[in-house]
Amino acid sequence: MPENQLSPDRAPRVRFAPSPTGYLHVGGARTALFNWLFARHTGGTFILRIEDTDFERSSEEMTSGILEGMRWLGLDWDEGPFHQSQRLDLYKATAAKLVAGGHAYPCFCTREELDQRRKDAVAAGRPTKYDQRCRRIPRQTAEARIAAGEAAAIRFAVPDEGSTGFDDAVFGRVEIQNTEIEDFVLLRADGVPTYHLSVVADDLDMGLTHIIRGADHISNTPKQVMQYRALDAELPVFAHVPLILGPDRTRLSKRHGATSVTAYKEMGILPEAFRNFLALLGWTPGGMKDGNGKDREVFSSRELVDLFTLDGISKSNAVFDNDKLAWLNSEYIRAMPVEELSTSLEPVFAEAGLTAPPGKVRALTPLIRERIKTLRDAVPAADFFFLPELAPYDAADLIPPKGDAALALDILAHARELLATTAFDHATLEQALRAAAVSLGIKTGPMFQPIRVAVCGRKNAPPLFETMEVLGRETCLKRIQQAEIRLASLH
RNA sequence: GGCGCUAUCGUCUAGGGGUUAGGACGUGAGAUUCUCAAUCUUAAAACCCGGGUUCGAUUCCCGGUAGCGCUACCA
Repeated sequence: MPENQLSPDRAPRVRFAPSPTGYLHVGGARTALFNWLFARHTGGTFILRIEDTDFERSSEEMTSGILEGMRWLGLDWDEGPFHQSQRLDLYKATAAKLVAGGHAYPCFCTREELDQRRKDAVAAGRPTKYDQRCRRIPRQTAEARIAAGEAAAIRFAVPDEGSTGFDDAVFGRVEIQNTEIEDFVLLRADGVPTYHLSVVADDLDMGLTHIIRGADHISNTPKQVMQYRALDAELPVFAHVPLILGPDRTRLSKRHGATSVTAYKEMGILPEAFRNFLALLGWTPGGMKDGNGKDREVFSSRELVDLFTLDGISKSNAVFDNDKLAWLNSEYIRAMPVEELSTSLEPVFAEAGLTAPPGKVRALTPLIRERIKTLRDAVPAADFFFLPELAPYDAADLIPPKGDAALALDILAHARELLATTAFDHATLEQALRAAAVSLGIKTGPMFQPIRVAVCGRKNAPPLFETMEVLGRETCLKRIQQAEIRLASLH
């Protein structure tokens, strides 16, 4: 057990600390989600901190994009967003403390010198670790040089012997020989902290109790543990979360297509579904069966919060499965009240340039609900409801299997006559057209195909009669007439 | 290269010293239906390899292999 173990009775405080050098990607989103779930489950505090000390690569747009992604996912934070770029004094003070305590020292080596030495080391097959030359400069000499205006970075003096480790809540004991770690830079020569310093200073200053973050940080954690010790501070609980990989098993990146949370939003993924999916990627709720011996896959946010614990987190990396996401999303779409779904669909259609009188979207929503996996799918699924003119289709599709153009023409003619007079509700339409099939002596399958193609412009479409009802008499008749003309031209 | 971590169906995973190794997504087949979808039934599909420990290892230990991560005055 580490000597500095956090008092177990402290109210949990966790954070999500993205660096605004890119959009909120799925890996970050899941880390944020786990922190959020943990905070909500324990009644703790969720803090948002923007790690923007890399001025070159950080930007305001990225920051607002990240916040937008968080809001979309419903991950509300209790404190922040804090910006590291505005907390530089804290880091300088922390570095000074470390220097005063003999745990860090100024380093006058320039970037160029270091690069050169590293190159030489590689060429000679030697380890590339920093050679600690500035560590040997007497303190007074160093102070004099600084006073004379010489620029210096601050490096941590890593102990030459022993090992440093910590007990990870997910991975268990992780330990590394101190000789494996070089004297890393805490503060750059320009006074800006590196990640290693700023995380520790902030995590300490913000009173964090649990550090839940990606497993890519596991190897660097000992560097942070050393600082906690040097600062005589209590260690938080570290919980590293396995990484999310692309289908090719490499770390998910832009190469794999959509990786930003915003992209999924635009695709028509519902935030609840995305959250559900992300939660199940690398975490399994304990002891939840659906009563049939089947594990559940669909969890409400409430359930996720209730069930979330650190020990359900798995240790191995997970491949992001778009198919499963789509399936989960379709589950959520089908569970949605029609009213609500229809409201969500309005802007999707509008964006695609599909406009319709009020009530139209509400009317067609139940017809496509089971046929779409994303909101975006609604556009190709329902475009014919909006289009004044059907997109061109193959006239041969009008002909039922084992039939000919004459049969199709016959069917359409019958249909046209019927539609001109019957009440235009789906029940009546169905009754009338079924009766027509009987009188024509053909089965309903072949009977309805020409009509469906004529009316929808395609062979696969939502249920015919409901569709016709929504389309209205006029449109249906017009489209059937057009189909007859096309058929005639086939001869 | 060095160091660290990980390893159950194609994918996400459950499980655990003796099991028909369970579920979900996806895939195949069938049923149902006006097409598609949905739904139901069903099938194929996994314990990385080698040594131990043990009466017995997929499970525990060691080694190998593979994958991933870290190895910056990036985060």
